[in-house]
Amino acid sequence: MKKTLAITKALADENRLRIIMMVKDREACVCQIVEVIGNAPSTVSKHLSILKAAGLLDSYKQGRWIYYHRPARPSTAVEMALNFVFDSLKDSEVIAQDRLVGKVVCEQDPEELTKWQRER
Amino acid sequence: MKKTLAITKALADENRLRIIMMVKDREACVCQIVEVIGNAPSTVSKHLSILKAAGLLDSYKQGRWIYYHRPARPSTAVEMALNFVFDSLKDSEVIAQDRLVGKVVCEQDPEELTKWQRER
DNA sequence: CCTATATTTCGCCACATATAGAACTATAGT
DNA sequence: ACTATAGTTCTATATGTGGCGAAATATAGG
Repeated sequence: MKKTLAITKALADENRLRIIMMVKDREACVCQIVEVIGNAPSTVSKHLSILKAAGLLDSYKQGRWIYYHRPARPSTAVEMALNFVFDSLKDSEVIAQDRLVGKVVCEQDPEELTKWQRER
Repeated sequence: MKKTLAITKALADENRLRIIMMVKDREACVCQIVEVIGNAPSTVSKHLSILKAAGLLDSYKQGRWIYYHRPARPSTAVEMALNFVFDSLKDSEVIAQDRLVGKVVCEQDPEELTKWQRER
């Protein structure tokens, strides 16, 4: 029950669903996710830790950047939950918009992106 | 996104997951669900309305009693969500306990059960 | 029509949680 | 070693949500 609830509670937030969809087909570092979601870095970081604790996301560190991505070997429960989210949101307007922004943001070097973020 | 969030928020509560599992294989009226979950009738009623609004449960009225059950024709999203819950909780200890109590409670007439509930 | 009662709705309270900003940690580059 | 900085953790706050009891609603049975 505890693991199941960790998953369902993690999914019960719009911004966390957006993050899941954002890293469905490509990894992204925190600064890129921040740019798409539009929350403060501390808020996005909290969302990411909740998603990771539930097993819905995985991450690795590369220099100063931490990349988040779909778990390589998800549990059956996580896999079913993710498939539900992917299918349920495949035609969402919000997600479509995020895809457009995400495409631009994720094609940039984190180096360039953070530089631009600081200058604002 | 709105429909998806209605589903995920509805699933993000232990007692609502218990209710979903309770009516997985048989319908139950509110007084029977109250007996198994252990909340006040008003609380259970709220849970049921949230689950029904998300499409995760359906109901019909029979006299003074209202029976809740799995939706007969769920949307794809609802079906995937329910399958995730069913699979994820199939070995849960809490759910196993509920099954035992539920078996006893649901074999009684609501008439008998409510009489007994009032006398407490 | 009146009473009893199963369920829902309303009003309220306690607790959980999403959010931002400040402080902290760890890493790269000089 | 020092500085800059990406990301996390901590602190505070505002909103959301689960819970109960009381009032309202609707139905059965006389």
